[in-house]
Order: sequence, then C-alpha cells, then structure tokens
Amino acid sequence: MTISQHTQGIRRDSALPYYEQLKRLIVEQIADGTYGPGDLLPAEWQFCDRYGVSRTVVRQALGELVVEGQLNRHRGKGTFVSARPYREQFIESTVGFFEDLPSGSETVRRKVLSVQQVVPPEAVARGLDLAADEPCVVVERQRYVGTDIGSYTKHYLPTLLHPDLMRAIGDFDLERRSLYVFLDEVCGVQISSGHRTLEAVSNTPRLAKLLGAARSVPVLYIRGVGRDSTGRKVELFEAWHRGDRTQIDIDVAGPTRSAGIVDY
Amino acid sequence: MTISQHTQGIRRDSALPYYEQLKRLIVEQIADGTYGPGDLLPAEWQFCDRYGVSRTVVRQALGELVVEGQLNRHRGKGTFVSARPYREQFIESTVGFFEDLPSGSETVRRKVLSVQQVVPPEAVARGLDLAADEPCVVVERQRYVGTDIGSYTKHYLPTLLHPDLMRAIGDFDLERRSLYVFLDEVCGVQISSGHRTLEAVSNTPRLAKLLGAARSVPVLYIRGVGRDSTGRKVELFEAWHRGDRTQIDIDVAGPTRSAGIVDY
DNA sequence: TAGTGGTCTAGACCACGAC
DNA sequence: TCGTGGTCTAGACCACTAT
Repeated sequence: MTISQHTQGIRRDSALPYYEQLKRLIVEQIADGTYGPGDLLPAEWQFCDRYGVSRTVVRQALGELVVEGQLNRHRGKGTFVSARPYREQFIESTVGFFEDLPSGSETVRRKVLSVQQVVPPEAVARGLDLAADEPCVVVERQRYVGTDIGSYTKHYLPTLLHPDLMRAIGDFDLERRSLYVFLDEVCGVQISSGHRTLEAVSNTPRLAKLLGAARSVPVLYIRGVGRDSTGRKVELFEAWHRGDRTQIDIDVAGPTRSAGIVDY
Repeated sequence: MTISQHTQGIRRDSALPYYEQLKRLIVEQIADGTYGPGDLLPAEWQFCDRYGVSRTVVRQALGELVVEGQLNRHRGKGTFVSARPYREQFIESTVGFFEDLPSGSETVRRKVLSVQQVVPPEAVARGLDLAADEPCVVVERQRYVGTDIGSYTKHYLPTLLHPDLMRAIGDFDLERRSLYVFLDEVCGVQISSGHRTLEAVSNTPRLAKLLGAARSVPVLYIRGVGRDSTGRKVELFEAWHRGDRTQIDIDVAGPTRSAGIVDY
C-alpha cells in the first residue's frame, strides 16, 4: 500500500502511537476552528483513507476524545464536536473553581486584612492535627476579581512550617501571589491533596460588609484542609464567597470518584 | 470452532454485547470475592480461551473497567483488581455528599412530582449532546431525609437510553430506589464520570415552597451531567438543596486535582 | 527468555438514522 | 435504501517486566 503524504499526517516513525497522533491532529483542528462546536466530523472510513490507518486506530482516537468530552457520537448519524469548546474545558481542569472572570482577563488580587500569630481555637488545632498550644499564623484576606470583592478568607498555617513564619509572610507579596506559591517557594511545601466542605449559608451584616455586597446576596461557605505529599496537614481555611460571583466546577473523574455523586 | 460451556458464560443470543456480558461477569466475581483487591486477573488470552471470544472483546471489557476504576493494568505484569474494594467505592460514591443524616439512620425517600416526555429546551439538548428535537424524559422530585425535604430536583434522561423509557420509569419504584439504580438495572448504564457546577443562590417563593422551608433559608443550586464509561452523556440534572440541611464534602485526590483547588 | 499488555491490520456483519 | 457508528474476528508485531 502506498502512503499518501499530507501537510499534517501521521508519522510512521514517530514514537507516538498512530491513534495518539490522530487525537492530537483532531484536537488541533478543533482548537484552530477547522471544526467548530456542534460540527459533524468526517466519517470513520474517511479518517482511515485520509491518514492511511485502520479503523481500529481511528476508533481508538475518537473513543478517547469522546471519553475526554471533546466529541460525541451517534449511531447512524455521525461524530460531532462537543458544544463546549476545548479551551473552556482546559480552564475547568486547571482552575476548577472560579469567581466570574468577567472578560476573561480580569486580574485576581488579594487584600491582606491581618496577619497574626495565635494559639488557634481548639477546633482548628484538632483540624490541623496540632498539639494543644501549638501556635498558628492566621491570615485574613479579601480576594478581588477586577474591582469587586469575590470572597473573604481566613487561613491557618502551623508555625512549624517555617523557622520564622511571621517574618516570611511579611516578606512575601501575598496580594499578588497566591498562598500556595508562598507555601511552595518559601516553605517547600506542595499541597497535593485535601478536603473541602461546602455549604450555602445566610448572609449577615458583618459578612455583607466584608464581601462588599448587599444583605440579599447569598453566601457560599467553604472549609478546607490541605495536605502535603506525605499526608501531613499543612493548612486549614475558611472562605466566604459571594454567591452571585462564585461558581464551583467539579469534574468527577472516572476512577477517582472523589466527589459529587449523590444517589438522587 | 467449538464453544465451551460454562456455568457462567457469554450468551451468543443475548441482546447485550459480549464485552458488556464479560464486564458484568468480572464485576460479579470481584463482588463475590472470587477476585479480591490487588489480585492479579487472568491474562487476556485466558479470557479469550475461557469465554470463546476475541481479544478485542476482552480488551474492551477490561478497558471500560479500568476507566471505571475497578481494574488497573500494567504492561508486562498483568491486570489487577483495584486496591479499593468494590463495596467501598459504592459507599463513597453515594456519600461524598449528604443532607444532614441526623442520627445516621434516617431514611432517604423521594417524592415524584411529575414524569413527562418533552423536547428539552435548547440548553439542555446542548448539555446532553442531543440532536434538536430529540426527546427527553423529565423527572421532578423532592428528596426527603427523615420527614423534611432536603432538595428539589429535575432530571433529564434521553429517551435513547431505553426503547420505552416512560413506561420503564413508571414501572420502577423511584421513591425508594435511586435514579442511578434505575439507570443501571433497567437501562444497563453506569455513570462513571461527570461534572458538577455549584452555586449559592437566592431563595424565591416558589423554591421555598418546593423545599418546604422559610424564605430566609439559603439555597444551594447544583447542575450536573453524568457520563457512562464510554463518555456518552446519559443524564443532566438541576438540584436545589436546602442550605440549612445540605453539606457537600469533596476529597481532592492527589494527582487528579479534579476540583476545589483555588489559588487563594 | 517467556509472558504480559499495547498497538495495529483488514476484513466482516449488524442496528440505527436519514431519505 | 444507504451511510453511519457498534461490535467482532483472527491474526500480527512490539515494548515492558520478571526470572
């Protein structure tokens, strides 16, 4: 069989399997607009012809893209590009959680309200698996998206993380850089797992003020802990988000099944 | 070729595809302890021999079980039952999210408000990757924990899932058994991944009534889609939960980072 | 070296959807 | 009726793991 040449074809000498190369070609063509959301893709046999591969290869490529949510197939009709475009999906998987980024380019800023060293309330100490009287640093901040407040947060960090945690935090630009960057770069700690609890709660005068919102705005309350790769708890936080500006996206991945399945 | 007989074999005359039958056989054997967590499964060619099917069939069955998290494969070593046993996975998938189960033994009940076949709004059709005019069945329910309403839900199921979905739903005890049991047992569909979006929203007179709660009670709104192991979208839902009775727990697993990481 | 899963070929027949 | 994806066969060669 002769192998036809195309500007973008499948390389027989590549280390990548054919189906993987084909996947990337298709993803590229979705990204560059060759195929738009909702468009009908060529039939499977056309991919076979065009790229000189067997139907197995084409089906594996398309099948994985279906599992990844990029495509959907209907017997007797064809294979279609999913309504939701690729880029949006990318945002989801890396952010997973966002406060209405109005024009997509709005900057996230944070205002530090206070940084204090305290002996935490007993509930916090227990939540962080700390010995009694073990001190923590509490950071209170407001998080802005654009010019509006999105949330008010309270983070507890064990002083164990750093020989002089108070000073280290003071030296760090927490307004422009995330707390997780601080933990990583300054304390050498990477959050690799954790737990979150979410609730819708009533607004209060104090919260309304901290969130720069009317009393009528609903509030989303989140408590969480983060663990490093050894499983040690390294942060505990509480966050109150403006309901009208916050939306949480959760991908319930196949095998992990980590959250969000209710037995409705 | 002669076809060997086994007490539990693959029926050539079944409506179910061979790989689906094989999947169920394997799941059964995991459930009944024939294969325990961490156990090495027979090699692919052994499944081919034992059940008289081609390797394609075996690989599709095993592949979907890997996507569903039941198995994991390692080139050169073999196919293993996932460390997390089946039952636990079931529990996790149903808990993860709960409406205050006061004494831990309160019963979950559901009241079906309506079941209708409709051509869904365009947004729902797009959300489910359905062709325009493709009908859906809409199920509206209230979910009770004990004697109080916990949530009001609206589920959309494509009629494609079953030759007579309306009748099948009518014949099923949706008040005592979950919709996911219905999808599994009646439609042969297992939800293996999905997506959720959560928001705190304002209460309204209509919602307050549907939730049996005062206007002052905050409301948690959840939209979601579920996919089967091939990635096909099989359900879409909207749920409004009483904020004072609902709490969502999310485990953010190590590498997946599927949800809940904000760059505070 | 032997056994495993990973990839691939070149066919086949079927069920479903659109016409 | 025809084109689509869904399922299936019976091979093949390769890369990786264990011994």
